[in-house]
Amino acid sequence: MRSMGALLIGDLAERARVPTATIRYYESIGLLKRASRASSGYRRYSEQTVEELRFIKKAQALGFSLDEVAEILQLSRAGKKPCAQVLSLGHEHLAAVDERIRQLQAFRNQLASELAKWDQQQAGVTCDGLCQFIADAEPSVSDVKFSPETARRRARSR
Amino acid sequence: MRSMGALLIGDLAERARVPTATIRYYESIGLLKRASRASSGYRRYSEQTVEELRFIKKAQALGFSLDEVAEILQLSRAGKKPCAQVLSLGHEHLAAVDERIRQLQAFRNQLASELAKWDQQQAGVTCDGLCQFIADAEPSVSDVKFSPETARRRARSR
DNA sequence: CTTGACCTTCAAGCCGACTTGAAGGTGTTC
DNA sequence: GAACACCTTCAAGTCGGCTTGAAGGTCAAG
Repeated sequence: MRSMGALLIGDLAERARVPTATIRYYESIGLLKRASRASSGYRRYSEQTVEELRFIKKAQALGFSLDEVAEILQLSRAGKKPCAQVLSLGHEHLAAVDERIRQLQAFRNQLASELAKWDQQQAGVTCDGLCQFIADAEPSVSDVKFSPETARRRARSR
Repeated sequence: MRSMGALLIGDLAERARVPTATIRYYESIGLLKRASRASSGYRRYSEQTVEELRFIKKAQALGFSLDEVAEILQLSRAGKKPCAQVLSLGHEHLAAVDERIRQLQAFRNQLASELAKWDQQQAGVTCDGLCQFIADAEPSVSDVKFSPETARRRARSR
């Protein structure tokens, strides 16, 4: 008989819709704090962890890296008044997100205008050698980087 | 004395602004065809390869994966006409990017409004347990997935 | 004839966020 | 007491797109 609110990892997984392996992984990288154990060695969780996992998923879904989420969670758990730091982290991230949106939009416009050009010419296209569409793309496209990884790393390196 | 137009890998790298290691890598994955060799074993390239590399960088900058670029190049070399495919691939990418921008903007707005709330309350906030910022986020966020990887895989799996 | 810049190959490492697998312990039910 | 689902740990694999390193060959200049 399970005492009230004591979830096994599988229950937690089901509640939060996250694979058990992922939960252990999160613990291993310090994202979740070490779970208390039953005498069997099984991890025991409370509803609070369900909430934490849901938060993690939210933050992730919105583009935060696990490192960033970890930072926020650390601060939150530190109890005292991490709020100021959370706040500044939030502002920092807002700036990063704005920058990322700006980049993506630049990329989008490039792509859209290339596509518009392509759509018009579509009639008499002969593709000998390289595809004309891409070959004819404005040289400036190469300057605009469409790279999620780059954006993430740039965000992290700040 | 170098015969006309015969570039060494370093020259090609400089011309196309791509590291030599990357050029070899591209050859290794079949993106570039195997270069002819001098008696020394050195790879020899022509201007055409400079063009191909520039093509690759453009396509990449337009959001195509190397696999997709490879596919396009294969078709081109086979004498077929990849343009229609490129076109549809391009539209697909555009849609994906638009979606991502939309999601990011939704997040930005949410983050901004959470931050605004936070900035106001600054005084009496007690961060017991989870940070308010965490707890207060709208549940709907977790439904929308912002995941560059997902987008890429979606593109690849088609 | 040596220096040093270039080239060669193959192997392994890196990033983030997991996933998978092997080998074994636990706990409930028939 | 056996079946079976669940739990444990640790190691290694995955993905894309490179980068880095080691160990060695080539070649023009001084």
